[in-house]
Amino acid sequence: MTMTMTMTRSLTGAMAAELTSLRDRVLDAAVVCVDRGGLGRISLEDVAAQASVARATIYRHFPGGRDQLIREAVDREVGRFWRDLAVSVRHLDGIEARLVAGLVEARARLEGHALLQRLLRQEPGDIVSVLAESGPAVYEVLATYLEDLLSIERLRDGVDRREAAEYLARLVVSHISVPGGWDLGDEPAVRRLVRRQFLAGVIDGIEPDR
Amino acid sequence: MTMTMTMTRSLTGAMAAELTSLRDRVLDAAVVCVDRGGLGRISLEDVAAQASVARATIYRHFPGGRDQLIREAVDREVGRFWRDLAVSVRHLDGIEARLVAGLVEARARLEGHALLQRLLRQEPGDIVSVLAESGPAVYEVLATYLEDLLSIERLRDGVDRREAAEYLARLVVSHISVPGGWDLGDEPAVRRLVRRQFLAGVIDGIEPDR
Amino acid sequence: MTMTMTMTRSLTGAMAAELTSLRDRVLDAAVVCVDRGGLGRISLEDVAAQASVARATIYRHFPGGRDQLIREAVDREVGRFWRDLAVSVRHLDGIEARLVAGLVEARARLEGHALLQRLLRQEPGDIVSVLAESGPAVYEVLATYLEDLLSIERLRDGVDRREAAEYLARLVVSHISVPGGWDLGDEPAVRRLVRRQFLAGVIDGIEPDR
Amino acid sequence: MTMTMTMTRSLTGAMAAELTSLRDRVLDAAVVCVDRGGLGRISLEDVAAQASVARATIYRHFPGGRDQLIREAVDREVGRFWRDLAVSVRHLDGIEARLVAGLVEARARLEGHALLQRLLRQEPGDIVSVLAESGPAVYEVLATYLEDLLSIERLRDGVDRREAAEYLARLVVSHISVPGGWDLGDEPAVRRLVRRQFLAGVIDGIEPDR
DNA sequence: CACTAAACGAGACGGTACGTCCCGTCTTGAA
DNA sequence: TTCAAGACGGGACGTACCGTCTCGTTTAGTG
Repeated sequence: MTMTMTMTRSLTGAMAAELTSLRDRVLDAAVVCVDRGGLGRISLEDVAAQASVARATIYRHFPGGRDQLIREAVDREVGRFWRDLAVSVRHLDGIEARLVAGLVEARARLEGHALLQRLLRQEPGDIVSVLAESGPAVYEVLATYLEDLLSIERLRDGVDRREAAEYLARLVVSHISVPGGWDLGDEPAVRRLVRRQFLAGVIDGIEPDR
Repeated sequence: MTMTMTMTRSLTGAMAAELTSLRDRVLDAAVVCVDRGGLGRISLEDVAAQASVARATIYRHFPGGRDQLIREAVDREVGRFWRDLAVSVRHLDGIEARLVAGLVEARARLEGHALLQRLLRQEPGDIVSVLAESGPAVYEVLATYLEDLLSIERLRDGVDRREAAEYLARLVVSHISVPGGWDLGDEPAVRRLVRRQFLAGVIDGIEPDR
Repeated sequence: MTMTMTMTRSLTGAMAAELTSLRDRVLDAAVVCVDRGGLGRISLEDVAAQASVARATIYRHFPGGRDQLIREAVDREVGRFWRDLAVSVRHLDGIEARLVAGLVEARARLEGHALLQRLLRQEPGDIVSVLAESGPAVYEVLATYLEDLLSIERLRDGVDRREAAEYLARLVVSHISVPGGWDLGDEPAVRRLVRRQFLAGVIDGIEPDR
Repeated sequence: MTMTMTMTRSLTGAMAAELTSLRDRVLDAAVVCVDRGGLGRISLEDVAAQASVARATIYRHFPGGRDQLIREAVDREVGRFWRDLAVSVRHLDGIEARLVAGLVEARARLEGHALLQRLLRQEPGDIVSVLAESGPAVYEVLATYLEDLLSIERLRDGVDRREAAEYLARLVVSHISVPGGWDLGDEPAVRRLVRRQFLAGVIDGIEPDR
């Protein structure tokens, strides 16, 4: 009884505003603002307005102020980026398939994602800082992920799995950050890239075809 | 007479200041300020004071204001970094030697350089943005440089020189930016890294020893 | 029984706090805060803390908020000042004696009272506003008090008692607020002042000696 | 030539804004704001808007901020009040005439002056603080002024001129601040007041008529 | 005697204003 | 002309309180 009432009431009370925590609302607003103003030109005034929140409230949840807010917003967004990427290739078998699909998908998302798109255009190089944020951290997670994938592959003689995983992580981040001469929208091309540069020296049996 | 006076006066009046162009003085001051305050916390007020220049003067030379000043300062500093690096390995023969020495040297410079050191510590990820700044640009220059080096090496069958150069450029930037598991101060280790990851698939005759 | 329990409990629960009503506790706290921060710099936050009371509670007792609280605190304190003054001269006979003693005493209290002392020092002129607060009100009470005293004195011909009382009230307030050239600590001097300026034109037989 | 151009230009450039110094414009604006919002409820935001000035500019001219601004505005206004009062009775001969006219005029001005009017209504007692502001200072100036006036009058035996001047100053300030039972608009009444209370004990030959 | 009603502590929130810092523009005067 | 010096409008920052509100707990009063 009491439980029911409590639940009902709390659900009712939350309704419009509180289904998503105030903290998240602010972070979302920050992302929106970065989206339309660039990374450096973010103003707490705007974020507060966007989140329909008093500016003071932001400081209550992010005592570090502007810096903390931006950092957390970026962290969360970057985390989401990689997490979503992992999910979107989960159904594929084998590291080759996942790398190929991952690169294609990553590029597509970057180009679709208005926010990151703007970072790319306005602050060249910041995209790197954003994706590779907290540098080692992303590499660490990514490398561990790849190491897992490698554990079910037959590696060439003398190849250390962890080392290979780190090697692949570098190439992945690099290509996602800066496409360079490769068209990451062209899957066959990406497959060639992955086989020749990423895996030829790592996986047994993959030859740098042609 | 007039010439003498002029020279004397300009030398006197300029002393430590005017030998180097006012524009450079400002850029130097900007670097100094970044050095002690971090990248985001730079103030034209401080830069002007540091350069012994009126703030208005900065706007005459950098009409784009703060943004332009920072961008140019970073550009110049990054350019210097790579240029100096190239110089420091010029006496070595062969791409392997240059890559090894270059990586070691780059890391040493980064750790020695107070400015970049601070960037590394304070704004993780910004170092990437700084070194790889104007993303494609650095890659372009670096890849072209490496392509030249490759032109005097014997490549494996089927390896495209340009593609290989870009591949190497990615690995170079990545390792300089984020050392990861490799100790770039340990030259033998770096040599193993270069031979195994960088060159084994590219240069004929280099085997991924062990 | 019940009474005993109640008393015991209330005495225990209240201890140092609840013997005096919560309302008074808040007013006391306000005075303490004014005492150490000046009149304008008072914060409900501090008052609440000082009174060991939640800020919301203050609004329950003083719906007018900050303004009402300050007003009431000042009113109470000013009322006390005059009341205590009246008490302290009650044992004296005759208006002359009471005026003299009252002036001396008033000055001494002002200089002793840490609170009003601070007002005097920090906000010159506010002391006036505090003592003569609600202007007419104090004059009214004071004049009526003095009129009573005059009713047992022999007035000069043609002197209206009420008018004389108001006249004296003005001089009293003025001298207490701003001592000016008179040392209100020197009783003989104050006596001369009272006889010459206050009473010579009012009471029959008092001559402006010397 | 040059002078003419300079003058012309400076006059042109000043035109609307600079004929009156920016500092004064801010003080004027402050007075206007006090006029419509009460003394305590003044906001630099409003003052700045009223003066068509950036808020930062106020801090440049009044580094003490809000407090200094208010203090200076009040000081200036109070100074003006007394100065204007002195001017308006300058043509009259004799202390009696000036006191009578001064009291009448002062009251009229207070009631006419929207600013002070509001102080009277909203913050009873603050009018005292405003007029008698910096307490001793006003008394000092006023007493000295009155002492001058007394120097051409025949004083009663034993009356000290300075003391009498201070005595009169007290009565003047008191009556202007708090009219009490006297209608300061009724000149004959004011004349009786002045003769009976102010001057009967001071000037030779003035009897407390009736 | 439990049960309700009120008072209270605690604290989140929207909001206003503060005082500060810095930007970008402009003016002035000296070299 | 170029520059130093500096005033100004403006925008945003981080802080401090205010006044309102909602919780959950304690305290009293009452059926």
